[in-house]
Amino acid sequence: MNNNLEWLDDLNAQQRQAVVHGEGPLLVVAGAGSGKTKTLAYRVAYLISRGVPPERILLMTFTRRAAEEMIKRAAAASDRGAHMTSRVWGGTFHSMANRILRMYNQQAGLPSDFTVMDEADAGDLMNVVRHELNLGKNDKRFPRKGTCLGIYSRCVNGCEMMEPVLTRHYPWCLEYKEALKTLFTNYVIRKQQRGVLDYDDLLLYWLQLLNNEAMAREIGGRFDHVLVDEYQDTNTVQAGILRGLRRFNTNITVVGDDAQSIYSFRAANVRNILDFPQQFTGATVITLEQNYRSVEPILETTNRLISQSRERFTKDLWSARREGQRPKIVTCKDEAAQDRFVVERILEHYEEGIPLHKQAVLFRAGHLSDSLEIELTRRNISYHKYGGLRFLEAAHVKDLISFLRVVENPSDEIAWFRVLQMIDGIGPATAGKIIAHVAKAHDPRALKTFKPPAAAKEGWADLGQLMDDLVTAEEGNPAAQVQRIRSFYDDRMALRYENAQARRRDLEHIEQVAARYKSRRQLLTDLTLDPPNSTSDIAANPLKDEDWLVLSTIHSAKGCEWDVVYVIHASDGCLPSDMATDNDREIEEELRLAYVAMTRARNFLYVTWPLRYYQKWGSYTDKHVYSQMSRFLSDEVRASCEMVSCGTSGYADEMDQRGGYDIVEQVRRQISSQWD
DNA sequence: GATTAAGGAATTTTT
DNA sequence: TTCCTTAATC
Repeated sequence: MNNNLEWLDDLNAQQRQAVVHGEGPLLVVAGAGSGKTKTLAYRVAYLISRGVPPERILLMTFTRRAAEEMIKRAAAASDRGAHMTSRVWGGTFHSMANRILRMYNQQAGLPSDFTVMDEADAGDLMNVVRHELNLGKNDKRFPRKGTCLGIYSRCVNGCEMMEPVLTRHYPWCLEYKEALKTLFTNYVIRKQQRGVLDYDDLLLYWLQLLNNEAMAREIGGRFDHVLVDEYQDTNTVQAGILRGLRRFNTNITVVGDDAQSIYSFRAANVRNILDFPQQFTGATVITLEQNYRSVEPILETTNRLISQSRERFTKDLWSARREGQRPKIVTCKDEAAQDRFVVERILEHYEEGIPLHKQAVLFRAGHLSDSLEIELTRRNISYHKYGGLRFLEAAHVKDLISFLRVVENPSDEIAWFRVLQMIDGIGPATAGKIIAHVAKAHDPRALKTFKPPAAAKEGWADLGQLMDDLVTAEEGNPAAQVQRIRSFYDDRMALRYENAQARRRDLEHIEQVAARYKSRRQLLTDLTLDPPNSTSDIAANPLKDEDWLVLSTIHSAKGCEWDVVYVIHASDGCLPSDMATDNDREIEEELRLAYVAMTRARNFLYVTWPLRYYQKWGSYTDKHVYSQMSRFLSDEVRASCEMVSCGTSGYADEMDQRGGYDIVEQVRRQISSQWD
């Protein structure tokens, strides 16, 4: 045991108190930039140094990257090596659920080779069931697959009945309540038949296991300590899992900030963190209020911003970093001016010595960076984009993965469907028959005993051969299997889709990723549960030391920080998003989102918005629209910032400088917009 | 039963 | 606009 605790000296009093907390529940309310990651990492290191076996520590975070980062810091903090910390159980709720369910699949009533569907697959399966039940056949207004899945997911994750969920979030679907119930019942049965789980099932099965006392004793008994990061973004099922895990041992540490709760669309419930002291009696509550990240003027602005929130539980943060420039709110003539402003500032800061990867551009929705990306490419500035449309959603990538999935779980019908559609002469109807046949045998080689339609003769033999090869392939070498699949698929892919060259590169990337794995199952699990969230994550690392700018959705920026942050499209309609202004609760969450974005900045913060922007599908024809500054940039917030304009001219410019353009400019805009 | 053409709807954030 | 569903044709 290591009794030298000098390494705890670089913590402040509250952080230290949290780190050395003994037995029993602990809630750490950690404001933005208050050293939350550090505290949690040090606590892990501390527990290990006190003799807790690392494999008896469960550390749950929001992303796998966050877990890895924390474990790395834990190893660096103490003199305990990585060989100790790497034994910690660390990852997302979903990946931990997967791990547990692989161990206790029998008790959970799951086949040992169950596969996990991503959201798109779940939607497809929902659609299959929907059609089989003839729902929406004579009624075009029956909710679409995405909506159905959304309703289902909200009920499951929020542990709520249909009625309140429909009333609150989907009032236009209320009349379909009974039909939806039937649909969901059949959807659940179908998943069980096929041995597939959706994301929600991972949590749900885990929770159900824990509801059994013996299992709660068994699973909870594996862990001496449970630690949870970003607790404000957990949902009711996750809170239930934690209660189940801690029925016979109350060592639990949760860390979070109610002001940064931004996942209610995934049924996250702020009440989890607010009610923690009631849920876990005798909980110690520690608040971290010193901000180490941002300079004082930025903190002043973000404090003013969040003070507009109705319900607020944490206190104002303070910073010892007194120097620094005030945030700039930049009114741009149009999107092009915004792009130009941002790029010029990026290059200026770069010249001053701030590398690109210490600068980030943040936005509400993935597509809001489209025009900036074109500008960056034109100017040869390399960037990584996080969030938005993801790599695994691309059709060709899904195709490739489907091959692996049918070998892993021959009953996985959604995967089979994709695979079979690639053969000319096989359509939905034949595919359905084949799937029933193969699922019955639970062996992909059963293709051989199915008599294909004459039109499909050609591809059929090839596919059969492929399945043979994959089933007999070397188990520990998924990269070889991917290569074999590509020999079958590459040409078909090229015939099917545009952009074959770029897509082929993606497939090569997957092969490289596969090379890092020793089992197909693990590869598949990681691809669905911890998907690479930037295309560049996938690439091997030849360009590792190259510098790149970060572009990210605000959601994906959670937990990160940069020297310079640009929040773009800070106009009403984008932030808050038009899609989320139906009620006060949604608007509050958008405000917290703006707060998360702006608190990512260490030294420089720019908030920009274009007066006019292009609305692509607003009304059939492309059209630009005049917008207004985000309602969150109130008088108080603006008073703490420097107001700048870019590309505007004349009268509007002058009014901008005085911060009083609103009325005049609005009238002018209204009048001219009529003729646009 | 597969393929293609025409018509209709929608538009965020992510494990 | 694009994506997705449905209806008509092969």
